[in-house]
Amino acid sequence: MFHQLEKSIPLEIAARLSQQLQIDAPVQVEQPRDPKFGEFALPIAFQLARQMKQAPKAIAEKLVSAIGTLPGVAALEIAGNGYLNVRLDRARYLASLMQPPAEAAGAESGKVIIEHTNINPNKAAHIGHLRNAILGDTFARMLRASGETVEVQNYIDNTGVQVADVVVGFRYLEKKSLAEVEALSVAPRFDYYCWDLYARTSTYYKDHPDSLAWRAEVLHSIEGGTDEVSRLGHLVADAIVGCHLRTMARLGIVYDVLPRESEILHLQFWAKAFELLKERKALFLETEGKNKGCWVMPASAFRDATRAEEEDVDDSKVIVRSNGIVTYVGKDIAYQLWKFGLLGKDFFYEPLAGFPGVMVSTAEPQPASNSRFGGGQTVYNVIDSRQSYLQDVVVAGLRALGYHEQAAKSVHFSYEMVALTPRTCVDLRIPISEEDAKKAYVEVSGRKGLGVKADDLLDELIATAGREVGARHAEATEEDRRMIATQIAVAALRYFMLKFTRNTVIAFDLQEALSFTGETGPYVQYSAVRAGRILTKLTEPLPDYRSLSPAEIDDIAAELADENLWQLTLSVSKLESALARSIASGEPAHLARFAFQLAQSFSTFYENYPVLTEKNPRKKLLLLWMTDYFARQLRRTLDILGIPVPSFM
RNA sequence: GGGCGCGUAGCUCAGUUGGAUAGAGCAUCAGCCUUCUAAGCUGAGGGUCGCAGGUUCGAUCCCUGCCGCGCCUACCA
Repeated sequence: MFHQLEKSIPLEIAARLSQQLQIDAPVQVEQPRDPKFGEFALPIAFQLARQMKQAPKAIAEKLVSAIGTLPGVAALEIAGNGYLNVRLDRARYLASLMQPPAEAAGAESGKVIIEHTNINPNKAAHIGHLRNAILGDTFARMLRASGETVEVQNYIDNTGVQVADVVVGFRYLEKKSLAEVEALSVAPRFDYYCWDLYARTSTYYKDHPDSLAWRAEVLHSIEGGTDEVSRLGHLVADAIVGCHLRTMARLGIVYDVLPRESEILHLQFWAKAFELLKERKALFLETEGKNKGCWVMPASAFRDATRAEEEDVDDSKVIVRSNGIVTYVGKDIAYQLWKFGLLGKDFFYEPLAGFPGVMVSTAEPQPASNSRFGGGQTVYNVIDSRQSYLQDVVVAGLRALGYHEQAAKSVHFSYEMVALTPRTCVDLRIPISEEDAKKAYVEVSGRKGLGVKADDLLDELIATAGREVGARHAEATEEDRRMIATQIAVAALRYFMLKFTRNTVIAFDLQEALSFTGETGPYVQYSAVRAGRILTKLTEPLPDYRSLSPAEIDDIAAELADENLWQLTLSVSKLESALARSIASGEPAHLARFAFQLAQSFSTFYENYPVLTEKNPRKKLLLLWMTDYFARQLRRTLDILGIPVPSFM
């Protein structure tokens, strides 16, 4: 409701200024620093001061008389040195909250595709991957909550170097047969096994550079053939994908479709994209220098063109290597074209065994494959900021093909890495150098096997939450306590990953992440649980506020003369506004912060206004409604953040 | 060298695209459970918004130059 007024009031004022004073200026709206100034502040007089060459205050006076009275607005005041402050009609506002008008169906805009998670299927997921998946999943929920059609894709690089390295480990270091690896792959924690093996293989390469030939050989087999090595690669990748999906499912994160790199290859996606790129002369065959024999994209395509010419260094990007094998970026261009429906090719799809509702790409035509994926109007790629250079190249590919509109709607939803504090490294017995110990944070490394595994972190969070639940609810069943502890752990983890804005490097601190007090997910959950508790304890049924007459609502609204109650009511009604802002800025952190503020507001309400014991019936009607409103808004906000609401805490 | 980003309270971070007296959590200190659950609440202390210029009615925010830090700058991704 607040959001609607936030949009409609400036428009209405702009219309009147245009009509009455022939002033055509965009009317900005702000929230006053001090709530006592009213609900909206308009700095319009300052904007006009220059061109009208008058003092802002004098202008403000003219504006006020020209604007007249506005529906739903109790007063329009001049404050400070020229602010126009809007005070809402509290009774009208309350009526609109208690009896909301039917929502107009949002304009049908095209499908939004969000690609996230995208973990190399060769080892267990770690905290860095969690940031990616939680950001992507939450943003998808935010868009859906605001009425968008969203498709979530998790790209599987099952034919890449990282998978090849684990295959090398199994085949050459451990000399395991396909059958032996198969047995391992169905055992618990296969992803942990591969985590260690991948680190060992990386170390082995370092000590025996000649062994890199194994990687090339395995990579070649995986990309092309159907031999035993290739089957080993698929076995590893498929098993690890299963591990990742199970890990993410613990956090409520699911996917619509898993496009795989193996299908990009077998269905000739790259060949098609290559054709298009060559046709448009977006790529050229380098004939000299370090990139001789490669198909490259000139730097001018994705860098500041004015500079590229004066530099003699060759920083064009290799797309096809001199041995004819395409790079990841090349495949990514093809994939990006497909996402926008521009490639002229599609995958075949089949249900992913063991994961209901999830489809996976396949190269085999399917009898009943009518699932339509891809063809989005806007595409968000949730990828860490270190890959911004490569994302620029991908977008440059679209532009080079003339798809400027799609290039503009191709968003690199970037985020900074998750590093570890030195203290946490010590806690987890992760060896670090003396040099690293002095830094604020230490970067994790999959190749070195350094990092915090997602499942370990979740297990630890659940154990910690379990102790807290046990201390408070000894009477609850073991099963209930376990469930509540899990919900609290999910809240703690999701909120922790969301509270930082995207371009902040998270220095992950275990003790901080394990905290459930202060600005945390569990704090917000606690508010929701308490709000629900009051309603549960209510002996009579909740009044039907929708059927109240205008006079009855006016009567209740008289209680909103209490400034604190009014401010609380206002703050609860700002969810849609916060959601819209959060989407516009591309910062889920803003919605997370709103959730925290909403919970704080509820705590204030809870402390200061005993609901059930309220003697004044009119006031009790308002307090009960507010409790229910708080409960609904807290639940909805948490739902958008992917955080469950426990039945007790 | 070039590109991108960062620098705000002791620590970790917000700051709604240039607006009124710069906020929150943690930590510290002092209080609050016979009352809808204390994972909570109230209060206190804590700031040269990295430095120096500039733009204007107004700058933490925009521009320029410094200083410090991080990431990227592969025929890895």
